Amino acid sequence: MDSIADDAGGKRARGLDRAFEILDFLRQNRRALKPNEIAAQIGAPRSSVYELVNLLLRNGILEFTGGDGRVFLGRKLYFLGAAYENHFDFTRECENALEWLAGETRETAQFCMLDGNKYMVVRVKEGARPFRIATDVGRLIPIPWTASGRLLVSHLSNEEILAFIPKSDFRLPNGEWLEPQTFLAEVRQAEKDGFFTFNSIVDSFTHCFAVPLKDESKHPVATLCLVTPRDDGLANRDHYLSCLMKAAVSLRDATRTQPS
Amino acid sequence: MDSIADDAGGKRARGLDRAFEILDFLRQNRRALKPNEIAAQIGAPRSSVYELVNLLLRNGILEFTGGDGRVFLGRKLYFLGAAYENHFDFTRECENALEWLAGETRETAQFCMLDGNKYMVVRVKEGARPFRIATDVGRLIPIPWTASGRLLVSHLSNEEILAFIPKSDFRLPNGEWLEPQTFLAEVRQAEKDGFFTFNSIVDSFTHCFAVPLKDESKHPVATLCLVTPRDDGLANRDHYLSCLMKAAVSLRDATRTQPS
DNA sequence: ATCATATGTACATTATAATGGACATTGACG
DNA sequence: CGTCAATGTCCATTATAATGTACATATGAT
Repeated sequence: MDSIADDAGGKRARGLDRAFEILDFLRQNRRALKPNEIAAQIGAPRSSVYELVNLLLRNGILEFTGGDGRVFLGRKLYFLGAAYENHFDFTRECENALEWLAGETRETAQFCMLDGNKYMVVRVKEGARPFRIATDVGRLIPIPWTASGRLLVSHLSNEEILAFIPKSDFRLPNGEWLEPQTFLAEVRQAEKDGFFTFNSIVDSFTHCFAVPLKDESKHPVATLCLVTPRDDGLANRDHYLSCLMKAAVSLRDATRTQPS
Repeated sequence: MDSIADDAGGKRARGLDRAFEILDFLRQNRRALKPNEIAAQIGAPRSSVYELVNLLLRNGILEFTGGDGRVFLGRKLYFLGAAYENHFDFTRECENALEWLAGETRETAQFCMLDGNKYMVVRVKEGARPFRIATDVGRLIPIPWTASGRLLVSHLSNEEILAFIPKSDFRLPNGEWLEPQTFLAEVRQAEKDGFFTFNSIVDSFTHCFAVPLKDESKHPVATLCLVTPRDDGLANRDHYLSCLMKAAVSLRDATRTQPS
C-alpha cells in the first residue's frame, strides 16, 4: 500500500502523489499525452489533473510537446536525474561492465533494478549475435517473470515478499499460475547461491542469468543479467556465470554511495 | 515571478512548489542534506519540510543516503530523467558533436541550456590541452556572464529579457556593472549573426564561442560552445566558428521532437 | 551544572487545494 | 441539422495540507 500510489476508495488524493502518478504514467507511455487523456486513464478528476499539469508546466517538470496541448516530461526532470546519476556515479562503470560482458559473451547484457514493486531494465548492451534478443529499457515487468526478480527481493522475508508483489503478478503471460511458494523457494535458493538462472518463463527460447549487486548493507540494489538463446546459455553456463560474477565484483565499489 | 519559486511575503507555499524547491536545492548542493538544514537554508517551515521530505521518500523521489538521516535525490528521478532523455533523444548525437568538436579544436566543448532563468552547462567534453579549462556541469550561472546567454534569450523582446533576468545578475563577479542596454545590444547582434564570441567577462584568460541550437519554432533551446585561451581563440577564430556551425547543423535534427 | 543549538516529532488551526459539477467549444458522424 | 464524445475552463464546496508552536532529546560550549 505504499511505493506507487494507492487509489483507495473515497478519499482525496494528495497533489504531490497525484503529480508523480502523472509523471510515472507519462514515462510508461513514453509519449506526450493530453491532460484529458491522462485524467481518464489514471482515473483522476479532470479538473485536478488540469490544475496539476499547469503547475508542473510552470516549473519545467512537464513540457508542451507534440502539439495539440500534449505534454511530456520536462527538462527539469532531466537535470534532476542527471544530478542523481552524477552523485551515485555508477553509470560509467556500469556501461563499462555491460560493454565487457557483451563483448566477452556476445550475448545481451542488462543492468536491472526495481522501480517500485516492478522489475525494470535500466541499461542494456545488445549482444553481437545475428539475431539479437531485444528488451525494452524502462518497461515495467512483474517481478516473478524474471530471473533478476529472484535476487532483487531476497533481502525481504517471505511475508514481506508476498506483501510487496501484487498477487496478479504471479500470473504468467501465457496464462499459467506461478505458485508463490515456488517463487519463494527460488528466491531463497538464489540468495544462497548468489545468482539465479533459468529458462525464461515469458518466452520459449531464452535462458536468463542474473547476479546481484549489493549495497553496503548487503541489500541487492540491482542485477547484472545475460539473456541468451537456450542452447547457448546451457552450453556456456559456467563461462557466462563467471563473467557475470567478475563484472559484479568490478562494479561493487562503483555502486556504493560515497559518503560526504 | 515564476520559473523557480517566489518566496513572497505571508502566503502559504504550495506543497508541489515547495517540493521541487527542495529537489532543486539538493541538486545545487550536490550532496545529501538533513531535512533540518534544507528547511533552514531555503527558508521554509521545518514542519512543512519534514512532511514533504517524508512524502518524497515514500515515493522514491528522495532517498536516505549518507547516514544521519540525510536525504538526496532518489532513483525515481533518475528513471524520469532517463525517460526524458530517451524521448528527446539528443544525448547520443550531442555526445558525438562534443567529441568531434573537442577533437577538431582541442578545446573544451560544451552543451548548454537554460535552467529557469540561469545558464547551465549540461554536458562538457574537455579539450586535449595540457592546461584544460574546467567548468562545472550543473552549476547555475547568471545569463549575462556567458556568451551563450546572448543567444539563449534572443527569442524574447527586450522588455521580456529584462523581466526574465534578475537585475542582480548584471553585476559581474569582479564587481563591475554590465549595463543592461549593452547586454541587449549584444543579444540583438548575436541573433543577427547566428553566433556570439567574446573575451569572457568572468575571468581574464578565456575566449568563448557560442552558436545556438533552435527548435522547430526557431527558438534557441541550447548552445554549443568552445572555451579557449584568449590567444588561441583569436588565432583560430574562423576555424572554430566554422566547426561550431558544422556541429550545430549536424545536431539540428537530433534536437527536434519526433512527433508521435 | 547551565545554557544554547541542532534535530526530530506531535498536534491544533485555518488557509487552501482537490474535487465535482456546470458550461463552452469543437469535430465527427449519422 | 442534431447528437455525441472529447476537450478545456470556471467556480463553489469542503476535506485537508501547510503552518506555527510546543515538546523531547541530544550535543557541545561555558
